[in-house]
Amino acid sequence: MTSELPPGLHRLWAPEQAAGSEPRLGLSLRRIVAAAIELADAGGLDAVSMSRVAQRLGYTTMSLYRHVANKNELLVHMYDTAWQVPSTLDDPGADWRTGLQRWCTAQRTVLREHPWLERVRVTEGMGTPSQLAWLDRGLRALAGTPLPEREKTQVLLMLNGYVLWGARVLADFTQTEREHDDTVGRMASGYVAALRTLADPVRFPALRRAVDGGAFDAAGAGRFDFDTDFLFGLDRVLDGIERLIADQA
Amino acid sequence: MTSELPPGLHRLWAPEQAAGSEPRLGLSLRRIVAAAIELADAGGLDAVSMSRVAQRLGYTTMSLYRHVANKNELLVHMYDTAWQVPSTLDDPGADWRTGLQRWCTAQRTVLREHPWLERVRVTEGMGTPSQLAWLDRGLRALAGTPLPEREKTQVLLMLNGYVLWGARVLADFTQTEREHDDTVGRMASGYVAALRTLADPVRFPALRRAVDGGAFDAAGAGRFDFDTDFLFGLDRVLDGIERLIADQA
DNA sequence: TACACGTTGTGTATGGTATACACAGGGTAT
DNA sequence: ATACCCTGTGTATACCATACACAACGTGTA
Repeated sequence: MTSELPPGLHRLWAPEQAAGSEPRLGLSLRRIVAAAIELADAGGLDAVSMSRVAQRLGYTTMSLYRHVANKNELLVHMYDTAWQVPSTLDDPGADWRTGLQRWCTAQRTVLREHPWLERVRVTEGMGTPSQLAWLDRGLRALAGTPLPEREKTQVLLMLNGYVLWGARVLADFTQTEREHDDTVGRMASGYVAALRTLADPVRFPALRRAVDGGAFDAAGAGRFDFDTDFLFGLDRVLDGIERLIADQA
Repeated sequence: MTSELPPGLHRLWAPEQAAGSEPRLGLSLRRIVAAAIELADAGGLDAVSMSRVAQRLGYTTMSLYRHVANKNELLVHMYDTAWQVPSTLDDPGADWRTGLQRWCTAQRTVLREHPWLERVRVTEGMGTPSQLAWLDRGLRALAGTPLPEREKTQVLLMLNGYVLWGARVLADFTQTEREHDDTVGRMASGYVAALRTLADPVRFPALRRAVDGGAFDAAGAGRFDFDTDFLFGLDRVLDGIERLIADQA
């Protein structure tokens, strides 16, 4: 049965049946993963190297390979450990729309704690316990709708993608700001200032109109407001889903 | 005026006024960028290293640094060169919805030729000529709508994110398949097979229902159909935008 | 008690990456 | 003729993942 799982998945589902086998001292997969997550939370995924993880634990680089086949396996375990459904996501009697809204913002909350999660290849997460838990929670939110199961999963994948892309954008911005030692608002206003001079009315007439129409005034003044934009876009997507559900009924 | 642009942008906008300054032989920025793009198209962004680019051109690694400040600058130039608005995107008299539909599918077409574009940090593309061109084209499609300029850009950013996320997913899958020497459909069916055994009815009741309801039958049979899913999701997002426009009027 | 073996951690070596820096050759301007 | 700049080269540094041989130690068996 479960013996024909893809290789990486085995070790992720195993600890559930063989719990409490944590050695009292020495290295262990869990300790390695915890140290790697701490490094990633503090300095991004690039801060996670085998030598740095080992150093933080007081061991040598190669010692990690006694507990992890390679760095990618470590990454998958980091992913599954950090990408947990928070216990606050317990809302039995909500309508599908607020359910999905909470589902998305809960994901966004986790991604704010672990921004590096967005950088893990989507294929690595497939079939992990955390992934299945999120999927199940989303499906529960849609349980009362007349959508066929196939479309429910499509909707959830779309929403998950929307959240992850938002995390990607946020991570790229903070990373760039970190590299340039920038005050938070500087990059935004610098970009808008450049935009104002570059928006040639002949070559980019519509863009010129947008600039003059104040499309970038808020960003030009200070910081991009990612949270507001996130919720705005989410409402649009949810409107689209609402239409799908309405047409189905 | 343009002298207060961010440093990297200068060299991107310069060639427009100083064109035809291509040296007859020897290295040049354009040649380096072209070689790097060829490498990236063939083997992904990881295939682009300074030494490999130089080797392909018949020069030494360090010679590139006479024309490019660092690898990131090369990346930005690759981005702007590859991320061009195709000439086929010329539709004067279309309504906003088909205009945006074509805008998105045109982006998807470019991303299929250069899948690595999705991996470039979004902040690197800000203010590049290609970026402004895409933005202008999107704004033209929305020109006839009553949306305020600010919301037009939000809508375009959201759609662009949707397309890029789709490219990300596609790239992750093809990359994983390449690593595993997998036949295209194998990974999909393997994942679904695992899902069937892992969807515990107690822990994941909604997921169990989805599996039994045939939500994953298509994927389990063979390959994920990314194009169909892409268009399905796009229609949902466009429905949401339609609602926004309708409420505005 | 003695010995073999498996587990776990270490040290070294290989080949890859970006890039800092000193140098060399050739063309051009003075 | 000389000075200088532009372009390309070679070397060195500091990372990175990881293959491989070895050592220490605990445990089961003879």
